[in-house]
Amino acid sequence: MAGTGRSPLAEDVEATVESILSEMRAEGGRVTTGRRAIVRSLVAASDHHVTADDLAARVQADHPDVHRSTVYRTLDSLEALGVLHRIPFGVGGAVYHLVDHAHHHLVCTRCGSVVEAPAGLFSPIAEQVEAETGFSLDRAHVMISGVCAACRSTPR
Amino acid sequence: MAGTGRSPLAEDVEATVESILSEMRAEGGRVTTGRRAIVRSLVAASDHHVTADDLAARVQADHPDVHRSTVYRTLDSLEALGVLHRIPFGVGGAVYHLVDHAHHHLVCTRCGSVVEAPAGLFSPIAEQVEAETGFSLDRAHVMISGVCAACRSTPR
DNA sequence: CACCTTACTGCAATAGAGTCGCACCTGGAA
DNA sequence: TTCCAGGTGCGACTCTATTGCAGTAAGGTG
Repeated sequence: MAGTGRSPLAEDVEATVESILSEMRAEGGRVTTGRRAIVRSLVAASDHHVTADDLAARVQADHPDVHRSTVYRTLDSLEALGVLHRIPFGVGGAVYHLVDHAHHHLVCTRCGSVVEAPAGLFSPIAEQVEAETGFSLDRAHVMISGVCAACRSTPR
Repeated sequence: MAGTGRSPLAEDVEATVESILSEMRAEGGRVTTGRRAIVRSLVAASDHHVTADDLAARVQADHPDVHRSTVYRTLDSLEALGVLHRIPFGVGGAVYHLVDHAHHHLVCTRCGSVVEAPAGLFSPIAEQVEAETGFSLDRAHVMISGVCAACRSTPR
């Protein structure tokens, strides 16, 4: 659609974007140019994690007038809507990804990279933890720290 | 000693403090009044988690001339020494605790509180994850997000 | 005990992530 | 077309944490 050559899945992307926007509208939200651009960038980047800053940069490449705070606010809305997950951790701010791409997050404490682990891995333990501590693990949103393969092979 | 009435374990606290300070000295570090105060506060608070800010406030109650940056730098040194764990997460900055009090951390994504889970809980899974992804979980330093019991009983 | 090296400290400026108030704009229903 | 509530841009601000620099003092040596 009049766009620059995006990935071959451009049509799928647009379909997903519109579906998310419909959800927003259904909840009484409004669909604006900025929101559409933000959601599109999010969907286009669904194969990896993005930071708010990263996302703002992508959006502003096409829409320079979309403000940083708008990105944060839209991200908040999407999270409240339940279609987006925010993974907060200390190094370089939070990263985001759509929930339809659910998995666990292994966050490297050395380089800050996020490795994905198969969802469902922690289900048995989740029950045990919940019984013992009352703490309910979000099974689609587990974040665990450790050291990634790359950093392990590095002396320090 | 000569101090305000601390907990009944004051002697144990002092012993632990001196032991940690000895380690610092053994590594070529120096023991200063500020560092001693910081380590003491850390040991005294070993039954729960403290933030850097929290710790700075405690230290400054007795030693007003100990600067915030000194707290951060000392915390860094202790972490490098391997006697302190830093648990970074998005809400309200990182929290710290001594390694001899090892356990897993369940971080509530709503209120930011940190609940402890028994260490060793994730050992079986750690092996599986390591085999599949090459990611090595730090078994004494696992941080998992979810919703705590208190927040679960809250409507929103 | 005096001396000397250098680790540590206080201070202040700075950086980065995220939030907020406010006035203006606009989506979309009537 | 009109209207109004939700969304936006802007900028100032908060909060956590880091850093450069000059001065201070720990603690080993003679």
